[in-house]
Amino acid sequence: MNNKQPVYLKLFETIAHAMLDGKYKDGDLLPSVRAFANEQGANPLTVAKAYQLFQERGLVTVKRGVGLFVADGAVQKLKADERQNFINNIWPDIDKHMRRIGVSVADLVKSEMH
Amino acid sequence: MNNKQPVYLKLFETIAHAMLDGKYKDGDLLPSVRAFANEQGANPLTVAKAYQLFQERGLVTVKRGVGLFVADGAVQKLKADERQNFINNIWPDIDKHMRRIGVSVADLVKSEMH
DNA sequence: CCTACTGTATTATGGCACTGATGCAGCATG
DNA sequence: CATGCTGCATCAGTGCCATAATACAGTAGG
Repeated sequence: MNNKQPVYLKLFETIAHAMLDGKYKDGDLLPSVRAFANEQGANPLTVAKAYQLFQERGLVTVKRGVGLFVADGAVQKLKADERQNFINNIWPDIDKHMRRIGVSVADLVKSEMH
Repeated sequence: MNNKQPVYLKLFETIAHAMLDGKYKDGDLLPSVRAFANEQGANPLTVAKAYQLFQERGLVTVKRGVGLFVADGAVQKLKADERQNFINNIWPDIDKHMRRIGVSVADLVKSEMH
């Protein structure tokens, strides 16, 4: 599987999932770099690199010396962006792969029923 | 996207797709390491590394000095393995992600209609 | 037999991404 | 102002990947 995913991307996903699941809302203070690093058993710089991805996407506002806060409308924006990316970029490839190996959507719906 | 995929894995996929699409059938001779390398603009050893993956999965039989042949039942086996892997390992993660970002299967079927 | 083609093993090298240790800069609080 | 927290920049180490130059082993065909 894709278990070789870099740590900083895993951390990014962890935070993103928390935001999408409603654990962090707009204006909330995210865990500090060191605190989150200690909690996850990772290096502070690796966490910082993950947080930097949120900055580049305008999802957090940085208050140096204080911490990182979830930006206004960030949760909704994140969700919308992920939807766009999934539908336009990810799903087409999945669809191609499914056709190739002979798996239909109906098969998948069926496999969820147990 | 996952465009950073190593070359040898891309080559593996290229061959696998060709097999699944019926371009190479059981008993067929695969392109030689050097020929395929030249055709794809890759290094012969990188191609060899890709071919080695097929060996490890028992999908090709090696005739040293002659070439690599698609093993008996390899195409069907490959397809079955890919189906298994997709349904058991890949799809559950996709499903989780879809639920998180609020995308349903119905949305995707609709997006294919244009 | 000899040539030309197969796959493969060896070793070395450069590049790149990930990770890690240290130190510095900014802010809040008592 | 001093302490302790923030984020962040710089530098070095590590491992995987790709490439390269050879060299070797096996086979088919003239």
